[in-house]
Amino acid sequence: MPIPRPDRQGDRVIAHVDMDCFYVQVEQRKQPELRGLPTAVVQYNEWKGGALIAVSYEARKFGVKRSMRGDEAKMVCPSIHLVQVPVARGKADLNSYRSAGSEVVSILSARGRCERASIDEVYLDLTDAAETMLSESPPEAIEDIDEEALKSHVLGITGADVDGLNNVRRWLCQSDAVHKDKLLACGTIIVAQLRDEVLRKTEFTCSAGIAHNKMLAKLASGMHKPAQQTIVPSSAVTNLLASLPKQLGGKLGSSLHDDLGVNTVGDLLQFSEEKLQERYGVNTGTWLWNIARGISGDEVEGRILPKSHGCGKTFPGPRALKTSACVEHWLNQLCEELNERVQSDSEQNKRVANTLTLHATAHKASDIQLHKKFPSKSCPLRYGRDKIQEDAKKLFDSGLREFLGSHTDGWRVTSLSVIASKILDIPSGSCSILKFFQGKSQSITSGGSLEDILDDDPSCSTERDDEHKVFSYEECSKDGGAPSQDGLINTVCAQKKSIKPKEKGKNSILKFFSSIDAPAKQAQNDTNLLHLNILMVRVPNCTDPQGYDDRRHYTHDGISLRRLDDLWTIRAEDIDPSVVDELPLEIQQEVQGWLRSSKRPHNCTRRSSLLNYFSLDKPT
DNA sequence: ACGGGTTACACT
DNA sequence: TAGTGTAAC
Repeated sequence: MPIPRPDRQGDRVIAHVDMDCFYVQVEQRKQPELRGLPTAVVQYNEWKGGALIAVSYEARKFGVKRSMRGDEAKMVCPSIHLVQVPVARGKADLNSYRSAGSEVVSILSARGRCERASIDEVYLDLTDAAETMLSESPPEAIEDIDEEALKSHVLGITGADVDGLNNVRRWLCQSDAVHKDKLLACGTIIVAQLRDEVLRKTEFTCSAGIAHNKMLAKLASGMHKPAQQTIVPSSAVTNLLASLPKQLGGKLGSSLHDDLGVNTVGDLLQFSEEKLQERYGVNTGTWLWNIARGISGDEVEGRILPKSHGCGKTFPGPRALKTSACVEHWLNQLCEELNERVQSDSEQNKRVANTLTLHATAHKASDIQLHKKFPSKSCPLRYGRDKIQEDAKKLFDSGLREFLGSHTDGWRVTSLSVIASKILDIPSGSCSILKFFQGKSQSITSGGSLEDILDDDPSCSTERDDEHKVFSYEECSKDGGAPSQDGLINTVCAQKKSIKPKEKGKNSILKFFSSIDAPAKQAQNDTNLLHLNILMVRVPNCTDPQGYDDRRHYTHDGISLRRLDDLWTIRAEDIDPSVVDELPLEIQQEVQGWLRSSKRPHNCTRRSSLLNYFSLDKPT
């Protein structure tokens, strides 16, 4: 990991905010009579009372643990209230928790860069806000400091005090403190305010850690729960890490134990960076060395939306799926939910998922052990419930064939999941194709035919094939082409045999894609009249955030026009290979490359003309 | 028969 | 790359 801002390594103000037993709080807000009572959230309850996924602090006092089943919790805490996770389509429905998480994020993201680390955790980079506060109204100038801030736990503060708050007050207001500590003091106040605002606006409590980097902030947020905050001045770091009795977890943890006899973070200190690198590689090695010293350069990523959406369900033991009809049924349920989620994501956040992945675990009836793993499979994601279901089924079938090999007799599937990933922003220049044509004439809305309008378009050439009247636009401009606002659309080529000399100008389709920004809500029946024969290549510009310089990286990516509500694109896998022959020679080779690199989930037997993709059914 | 369902990321 | 594995909540 490169260290991003060497100048600001140890004096950033980073907060980690962690919601207290979040699912429980969400349910308690729904049912306020449960507040203050021992409560747990369980998922399903047919088997041993369901699995606990969140436990209130009242219930924890009874010894209720997250790893228990509902029945077990009832044993140790007979008065516990068990609330079930909502179920939709036969599976757990976490949407209420997701949106509750979003409520919180929208409050927490107000004062600095915000990273949504999980459904109930965020990191904040409050450096700038703290600097501002320090110069404009430092803590020492504030008369009545927020009580929530005074209740903070500042690691390393010594000396007893009558009410316990004065020490904190003194620390916050130290005028002779080093700059770093003053910044942390400002961070303390800011976070206290934020947590207070979260409580007022959402009724949720949370805990927080405030430190100079993510790792320490995270460590601190868990130290005093619930509803408290902990500050880690850099002077406290050494003691903090040394005092951690915690075994290092995970595979890496046990490997450290086995190889070097390292059990705790403190044990790591004795090893040189080179030694650690030699065992665990340069990356992990330096990482370990730094972690042992409380150093972490990880930036708070400005990301409040998830990078992927997944839906899964397990089918343990006797519930395992044994027929493809069963698999198909559950796949359909999962895909239906996934479709809803990607659909609303695209509407709310103007972005699209590009990859569909299927995951499964399965066992063969024959050899009880040595079960080969079910391979995960992925393909381009096409929007629309039916398409997602269709593709997921194909992915499963292909995975199953590979899994089974020769003997196809018996199998059991014990888990299924579908994931939508590679989510990219919709370039702001993209917009409804209808809007484009509406821009040319009012007659669409007043009943006029699209066909008439297209006929009038000088940059459009017309011809007929067996079934359609085809309107073609041509705009071939590699690299030199007018870039859209975001630089995303660099090349558009359209084609069907002979084409009129292109007329660049205000009516070109390229212009359309780069200029129109308002989505056309009123998608009408007109859409099935559109039979444009267009190939379009979306190439992100060179300064794109992912940092690729080589444009070829993108040529696999979004090709052509696929329709998604207010965005139309067609992707390589949707292109009928036969039309490629008709492309200008200089582009043919390139397009062939894209086609090769783009996998379809099925045998390429379907005769899918490019034309068809402009007359798809509307998304409900 | 597994804490389940999700997410993210490093590695190859 | 697509696919695997690990880890965390």
